[in-house]
Amino acid sequence: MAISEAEAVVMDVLWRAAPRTAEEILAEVGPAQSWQEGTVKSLLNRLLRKKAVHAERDGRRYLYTPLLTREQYVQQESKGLLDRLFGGRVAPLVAHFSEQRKLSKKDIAELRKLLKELDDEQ
Amino acid sequence: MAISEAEAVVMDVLWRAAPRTAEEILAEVGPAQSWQEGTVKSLLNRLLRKKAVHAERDGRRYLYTPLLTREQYVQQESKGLLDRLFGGRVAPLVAHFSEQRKLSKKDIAELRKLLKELDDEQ
DNA sequence: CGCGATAGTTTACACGTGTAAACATCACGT
DNA sequence: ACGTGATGTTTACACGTGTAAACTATCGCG
Repeated sequence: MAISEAEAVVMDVLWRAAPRTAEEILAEVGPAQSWQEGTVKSLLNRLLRKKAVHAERDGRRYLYTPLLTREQYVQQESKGLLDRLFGGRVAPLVAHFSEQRKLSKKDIAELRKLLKELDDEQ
Repeated sequence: MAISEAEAVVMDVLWRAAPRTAEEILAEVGPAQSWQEGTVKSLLNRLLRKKAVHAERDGRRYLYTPLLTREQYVQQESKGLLDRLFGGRVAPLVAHFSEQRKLSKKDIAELRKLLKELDDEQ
């Protein structure tokens, strides 16, 4: 089953560095999210059930490691959106942002570079 | 409140042509989705509560018109994804698809054209 | 004028999600 | 050996969602 938004926040911590204990995760995410301890633990358990993380005992606690990679997650999420809204193609999406004037100079520069590179590797 | 995926399917019908009756919507979407009549009616009611569509009486039935535009919806959805996964910037998203080899020749051609146009309008 | 077809409104129900509190377990220090 | 603090596990609960069935109102036909 797909992982939810709150669950993804926990995954994000693990993607930045793993393995981690529940306590460390709470410390990193609690303040910003104003989550209580129980919340993080619930989310970790759901992620375990979904096989998105692995837990290895370390004395009295567990060390959590991501099984689902960030790449996989990003892939699923963005493909979903692309398919639902842009017929599965990237150009229309970029066009959309372009029309909305949501392309920064930096974006444009990077896109140019990207296309150039695609060119070079023929 | 945000509209859900099933609700978006109904909106899609209305975005293609409006106003429409519940019956017409069912006819267009029922087969593909294998939805029953009640399902479409529930979704329409939720969309009404969310002020995403407007209903105008026409004899014994209603004609439904979208209030939320497709542009607005696409904007919300794609901005959400972009912010959550790519730091709110477009180039990293395109880079992601590029790495995954998900850019078709057509995509690349269109992106080139797009950048060129951005150039032209200085 | 009453009945059936037609359209809309209300209610239902299981499941996921956000958010935790309550409960269980167990290693340590006294 | 026992209480206490640290951890993890179970249970809870309201709300949204997918999916409809049940109910209600109404118009036109016989």
